[in-house]
Amino acid sequence: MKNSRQRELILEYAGKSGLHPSAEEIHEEVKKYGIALGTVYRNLGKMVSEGLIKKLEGISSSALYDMNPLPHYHMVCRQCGFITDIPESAGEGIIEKAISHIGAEIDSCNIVFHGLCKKCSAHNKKGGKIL
Amino acid sequence: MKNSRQRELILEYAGKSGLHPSAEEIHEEVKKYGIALGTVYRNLGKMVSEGLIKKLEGISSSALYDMNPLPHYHMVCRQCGFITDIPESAGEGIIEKAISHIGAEIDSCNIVFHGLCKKCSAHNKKGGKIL
DNA sequence: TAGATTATTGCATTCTTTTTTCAAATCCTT
DNA sequence: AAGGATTTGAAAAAAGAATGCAATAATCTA
Repeated sequence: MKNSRQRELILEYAGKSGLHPSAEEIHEEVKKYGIALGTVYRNLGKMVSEGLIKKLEGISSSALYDMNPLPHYHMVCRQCGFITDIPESAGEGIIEKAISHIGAEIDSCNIVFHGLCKKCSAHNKKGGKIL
Repeated sequence: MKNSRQRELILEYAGKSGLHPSAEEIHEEVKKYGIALGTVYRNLGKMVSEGLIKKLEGISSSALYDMNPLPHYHMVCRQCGFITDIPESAGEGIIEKAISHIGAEIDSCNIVFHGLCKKCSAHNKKGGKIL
């Protein structure tokens, strides 16, 4: 993969810690440098296929991109939609358990948790609301 | 929700045991009765919003529909793409574990396993190949 | 059961997200 | 700096999904 100013800018924004931006959101940030949406998609696709980043499908209506290619899970806040990373250790033993339940060859899994992010949780308690 | 011949046909095909068809696949089957693709989408959407069926996003590039609205998980075969249901019990304790790991309020999760379905597993062994 | 009422349908269109096309620009090697 | 390979921007196309509308079908009411 050849370097390009565009790819650097895309990585720079997309990689801001904790973010899981969509292609649109990334484009929103980098279009001020004249970077086209197609270029954003192309670069993200290339980075995904080289294992530099990961694509998260099924969380939002559009694909989200995760700058952390190491195994981990996610939690989606049911109130604000924010995505929190969950360490891989939270799923320890799940594969073995599933194998013992169905006797098939399972080698990995993807988990999406649903709950309340810290911010919404704190906010709700402060307001006296329990949702 | 009012009855309709179309919805019955859609349910009938989509509900064939073990299937997790996409809207396109369902339409492919029912269009011989003159049912339009838009009608398939509308009906699926309605059934999902009434909790009769579930929509599976994140497995395929297009949404798949699951006739079993009760909680359970799925395994996608890495060889043939077939989707196998995995009982909810396979994920027992995962929520509690995740909570203890990150201290957030988590109330549900969706798990997609990846592995080999029984058919592919048997086929590979017969052929002497280990993939 | 006739007529009114309401929901659903088919078709075509629209919308959203993603991919592709292609000439021009950029990057890298030498 | 030249040359070939890759990447880009802009626009068009593709793919998946949702929607508006007039016509049709299902249900309700009397």
